[in-house]
Amino acid sequence: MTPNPSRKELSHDRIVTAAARAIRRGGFEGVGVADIMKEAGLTHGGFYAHFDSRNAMMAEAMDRAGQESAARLTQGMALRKSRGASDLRALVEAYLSDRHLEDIEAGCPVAALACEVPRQSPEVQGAAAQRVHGLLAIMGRALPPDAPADSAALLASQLVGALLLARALGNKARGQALLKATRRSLLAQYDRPQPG
Amino acid sequence: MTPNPSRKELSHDRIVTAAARAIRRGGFEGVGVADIMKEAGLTHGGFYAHFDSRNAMMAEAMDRAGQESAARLTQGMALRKSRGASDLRALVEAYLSDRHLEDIEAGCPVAALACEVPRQSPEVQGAAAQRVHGLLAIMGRALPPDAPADSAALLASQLVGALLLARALGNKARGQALLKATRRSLLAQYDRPQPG
DNA sequence: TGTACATCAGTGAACGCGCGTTCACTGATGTAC
DNA sequence: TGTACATCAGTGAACGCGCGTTCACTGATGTAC
Repeated sequence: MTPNPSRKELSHDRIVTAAARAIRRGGFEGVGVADIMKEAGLTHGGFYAHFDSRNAMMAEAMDRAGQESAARLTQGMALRKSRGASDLRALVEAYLSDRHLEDIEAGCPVAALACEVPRQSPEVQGAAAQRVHGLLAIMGRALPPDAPADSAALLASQLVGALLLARALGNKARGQALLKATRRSLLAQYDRPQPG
Repeated sequence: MTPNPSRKELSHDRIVTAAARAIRRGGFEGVGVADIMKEAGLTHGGFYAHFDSRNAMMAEAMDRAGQESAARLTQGMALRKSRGASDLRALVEAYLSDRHLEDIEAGCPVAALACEVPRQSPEVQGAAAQRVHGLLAIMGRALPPDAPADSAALLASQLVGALLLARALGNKARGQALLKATRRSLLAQYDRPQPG
């Protein structure tokens, strides 16, 4: 945000913050303009002074969600690294944490929304593609420098897929068990020497 | 279906078939009762003679989609095995094929719908959980008998995650590249000896 | 510091539209004799 | 085989509702003098 935000900029920011949570909670199609404005302490009529369309807002919200969740992930990793975990272990344990399983609305927007992306407008799809690349970059930074070129894509798939499956089980205990199993085999796999 | 299907049973079947494609194409919230009935060659008024509610129909459609896509996957694997691929390679290459990337509406319903599941009614969530377990069973059958217990969960995560990320990139060429990268590193990983 | 005025963020009623669901009715199917 | 009737799958109009979007208006903010 601008250093000296105007009243309008502050409102805009509140709307986007509310929307970033709302889309992860309810999906792109699950929450309405009026709900988001209400959550931001405004009425729905003012919406189009801030955005060209609902889609434009969702694209901004997707960006915001990515920033928020990346910050949260970095924080979770830092905590685990301070306790002696490697970069990779910190990433795996933070991303596949029980907290991330449950707290969808503050979590990774790619995991929360990936399967809806192919049905979205070009602007939202663009924002989503950025988020996927952001995720790949985070993976790359956590992997050892000598890891094979494609490792980041595989690791991202593993993490996102495991979180999605755990959530899709629709049962907290089973979801946590699946996460735990995935953490175990994932870390075991990366502890073995990487090929050429 | 029943051996001697009545007219109504035939209609029911056409509706569920249409719905199984529709939900994968448009998401649970993306297609309406009227659209599905039209696709089945009927008018929307007759819908509630077949289902208690829209949700009940979606649960049936989820089941059907799972059956269809499992059959298609088995077929794809058989083709690859007939050309000399191992069970595991056949699975990875069939699931992460360019065709599966694009043909969402005939593909794996877990990949198409996973992130919408936490927002669905209990009946739909139940059907979705069944699909996840079905997927895990397929993984288990393709893995070597001495694979560690948690391998199926990890493999399912890898496959579903990769397909979702590739689709979320919103760009065919980039999606295919990500799939290819994932197939490569995945197969390389499983070619190495498994730990204890 | 105080007054007059222009700007502008936000309000709330209204719009058209599509949705899930209901229901009185139609016309075809199939049974009884 | 033919007729009369009951059953039942499917039709299409109608309902209430919530949504995205528009717009005339209000009241607060801030500038000019």
